[in-house]
Amino acid sequence: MTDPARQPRRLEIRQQNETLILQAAEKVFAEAGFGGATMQLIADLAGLPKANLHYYFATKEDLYRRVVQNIFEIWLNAAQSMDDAPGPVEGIGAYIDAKMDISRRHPNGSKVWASEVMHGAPVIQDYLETTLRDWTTDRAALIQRWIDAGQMRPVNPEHLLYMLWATTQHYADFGHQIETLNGGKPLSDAQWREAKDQVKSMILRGIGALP
Amino acid sequence: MTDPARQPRRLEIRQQNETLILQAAEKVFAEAGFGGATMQLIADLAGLPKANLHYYFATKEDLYRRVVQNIFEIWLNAAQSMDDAPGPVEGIGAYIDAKMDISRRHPNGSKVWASEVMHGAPVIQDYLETTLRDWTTDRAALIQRWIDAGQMRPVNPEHLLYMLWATTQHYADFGHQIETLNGGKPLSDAQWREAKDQVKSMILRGIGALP
DNA sequence: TCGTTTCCTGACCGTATGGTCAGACAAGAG
DNA sequence: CTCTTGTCTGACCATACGGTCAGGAAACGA
Repeated sequence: MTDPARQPRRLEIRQQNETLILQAAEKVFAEAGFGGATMQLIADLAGLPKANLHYYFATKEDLYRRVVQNIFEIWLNAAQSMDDAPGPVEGIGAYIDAKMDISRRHPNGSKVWASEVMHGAPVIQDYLETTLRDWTTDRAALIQRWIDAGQMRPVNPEHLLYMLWATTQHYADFGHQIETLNGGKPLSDAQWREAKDQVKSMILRGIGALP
Repeated sequence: MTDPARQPRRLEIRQQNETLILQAAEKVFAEAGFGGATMQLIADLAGLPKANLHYYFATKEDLYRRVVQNIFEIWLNAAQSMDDAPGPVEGIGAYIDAKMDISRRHPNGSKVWASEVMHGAPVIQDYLETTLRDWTTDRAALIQRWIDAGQMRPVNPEHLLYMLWATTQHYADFGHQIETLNGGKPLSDAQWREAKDQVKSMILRGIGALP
């Protein structure tokens, strides 16, 4: 007969349930915050008994940490779109594209991250001080090289990065506000395309990479 | 003798305690979120017994609503810097100045607002649909007039507003991340000035209001 | 001074929450 | 089949939370 799952049954169950829980947790943490989220709510959304959650994740904080790490990794991967680019138009353009896509596809992850940072990064402070700091230093150097090569105006690379993060993540974190101002409807495909174009156009011209 | 308080004693006490509680509440809500904040924590920070808080504010949600309304009004007032400006350089420049100053002086209020919107605006949805929507429509029209007058490039006014909000508020909402990337130290006066200049420069050039 | 209103607070209550645990059950190994 | 290991869960517990309340203290008006 068919053999849809090549893995051993146990591993399959484990992975499936962990994913189920993580997805539910991301949504609940995004909508209620860490303090407002309850294990019962996450359990109900995942369709599992609460005790089962504690079998896979010892504490609420463990579960939360995993959710935060997930979105952070997604962002780090997207950042590679910036490298290997011949100049700011392609590099920063691609980065904006990638981050806007993530804002659309993972709005909850973005919100959880924002919430975590706003509360002083109690559980991912070490990531900020190591991975993120290194990443930022490297990209700032990359931008500086573009500046030195005359491919864009001399701007402060760090503040440019802040602007990139702020603008792209705003479409996820403040999606509800944008939706309300959009007549209560989520942005359509065309509107998302326009948002991307507008952001890219304004920023790339703002740094003198486009005429 | 001296008469430091001209008001009747009762009114004075009331105002003083309400302010004390609101300040403490803003900080605790910003640092812990609505769900993570406790009346006991707010009471301790305000130096009052918990029961006293419930004498002035019936419920936790009432207190929270007042905190959110406060920052919203501060922002609305700042927005007037945009009107009566002859063009985008002065208008948007002044708006950025004002919003950056608020980000520096009221970071907690900004965080509470961000948190509220991220969670779907459960208590200020009506503000979004009335006051904020009207405000946005008016300013979008103002920007459109500048575009029609050839004072800036034709951009989508709404997305420009989003970028202004995102970029300026980022310095408050993600202040902890910025501080960490700044070597663990808060931005100095000079750094805040540079941040303002960079934001203004990039955005005003991005919309073609500056060469 | 006396009565009234406002302010204040320790003690208390019902509820909801994160987490535990004993034991049932299923999967794999031999 | 048997034993071991991993998976599952209802019932339970201690704690912490938002909110209440009776009654005392202070301010005020007459």
